[in-house]
Amino acid sequence: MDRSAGRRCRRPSGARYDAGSTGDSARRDRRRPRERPRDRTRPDLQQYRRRGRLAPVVAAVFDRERGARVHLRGVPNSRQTGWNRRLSGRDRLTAPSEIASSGSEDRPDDSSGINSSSRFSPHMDTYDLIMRNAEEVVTDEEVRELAADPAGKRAYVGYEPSGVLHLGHLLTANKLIDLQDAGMEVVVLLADVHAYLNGKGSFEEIRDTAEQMKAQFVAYGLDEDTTEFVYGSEYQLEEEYTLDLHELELSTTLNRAQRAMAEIQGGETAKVSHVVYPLMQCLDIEYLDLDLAVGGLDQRKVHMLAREELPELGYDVRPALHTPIVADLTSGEGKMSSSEGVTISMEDSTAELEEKVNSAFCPPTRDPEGDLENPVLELFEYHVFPRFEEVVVERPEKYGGDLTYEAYEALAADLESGELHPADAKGTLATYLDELIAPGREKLLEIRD
RNA sequence: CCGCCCUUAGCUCAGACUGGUAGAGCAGUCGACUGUAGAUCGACUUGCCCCCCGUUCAAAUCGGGGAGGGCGGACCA
Repeated sequence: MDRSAGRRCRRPSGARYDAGSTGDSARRDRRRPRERPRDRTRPDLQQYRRRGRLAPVVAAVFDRERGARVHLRGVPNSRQTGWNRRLSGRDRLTAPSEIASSGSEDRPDDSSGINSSSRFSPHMDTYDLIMRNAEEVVTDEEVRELAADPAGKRAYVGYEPSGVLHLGHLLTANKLIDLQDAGMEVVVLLADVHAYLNGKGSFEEIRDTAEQMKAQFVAYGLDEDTTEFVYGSEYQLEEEYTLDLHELELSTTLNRAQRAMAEIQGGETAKVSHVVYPLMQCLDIEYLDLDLAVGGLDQRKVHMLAREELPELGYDVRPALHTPIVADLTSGEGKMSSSEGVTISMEDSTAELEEKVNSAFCPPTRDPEGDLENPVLELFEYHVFPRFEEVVVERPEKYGGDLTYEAYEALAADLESGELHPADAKGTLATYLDELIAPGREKLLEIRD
């Protein structure tokens, strides 16, 4: 499905960025010396300022006066000089002793301000929160290490820009929100170059859809202040990146790269761009200075490739976290994707959403026969319960009156036992999904005016 | 550069030799049955037959040209 075609937004590109920039506007005009060291790895600070966006955190220091951890933002130099990654985001310039001396309740993730609207139960510990609804993690030990000291650690998901978010996007977005709640920094890569390589249109078109996508993510609940949105083109066209890319090309077989390409155009034979694509994904993990790569299970092969190849270039291996792929709504099999089958997206009206949920495959079991899944339960588990404290099933007296659930397990068990009828489950699912979708839907309408 | 194969319904393909303006399976839609969906049963829909030119009363079908896709050869050796 060609989402980018025929959708053109009249706004001059870039205009949005000026709107919400925070205090940088005064500095933005000040001209910096034209010549810069040629060996920069990362996008230069100027670029971030020009776009009114926060630069990556390069260090976190403990500010005694405020009694809090403070993130220093900036742009690291190349990995040979200046900041190296050991000194940047991941590293604790905050000595544990300093934190301890600042007062017992002053936990680092509280003071970072990220955690203000926590949506997870206070009993859940960081590791459990990170692992919630994760299908797989590579490796568990590495993730436990992250969980032990999540503050300032950086996680990302890369999205190929599409005009409309659907539940597949939101699944990983939920995980990002979890990670923010756990105290990590979250980077959303708006992978415009990848989209281009995948034939999604001109850079201009892709840029437009990327902006729409970003707006919808923010509407959905990724806080704009604590989430770093990065366009791939901001750094993926730089010389050093390109040279690293070529080095990867040199050491990766066609076969391997092709198998790592998750976004396959069904049945079509791969273009050269399609094998470059996953290699760039590998490099992104390094160049965005990440500590954790997040993606759907379909990203598994890329992440494994990255783990194998990054050390060859002299970079660290990062852990990966994979969310499940939700089954197709109508059949309960395979995966629900935007290109095939029924998908719920932010484009859906309440009525459309209800109709889709209503026609979903939903046997009164949590474990249907064969390889099938129960997509209705999956949506409750992956989309509803992570974002709502409790779920109320409104039921006529005739069928036993309302039911209230605080956890997915209880709801699934009731469906299994027959206490909860699938039709009632669907009704409430539609209601809650609609609530999740609503802000994004409004944003979309606003954008398209 | 040369050669071979492919292009028909949303998908996978039959039909071409022996011209008479299209078929199957799957998918989809609508009913029936279930307090959901599925399964099952019943009904229904779907087409620039890749494009252009020619032959013919008549072309998806034959001839010529072209486009797109796949594969191989050659060059490198």
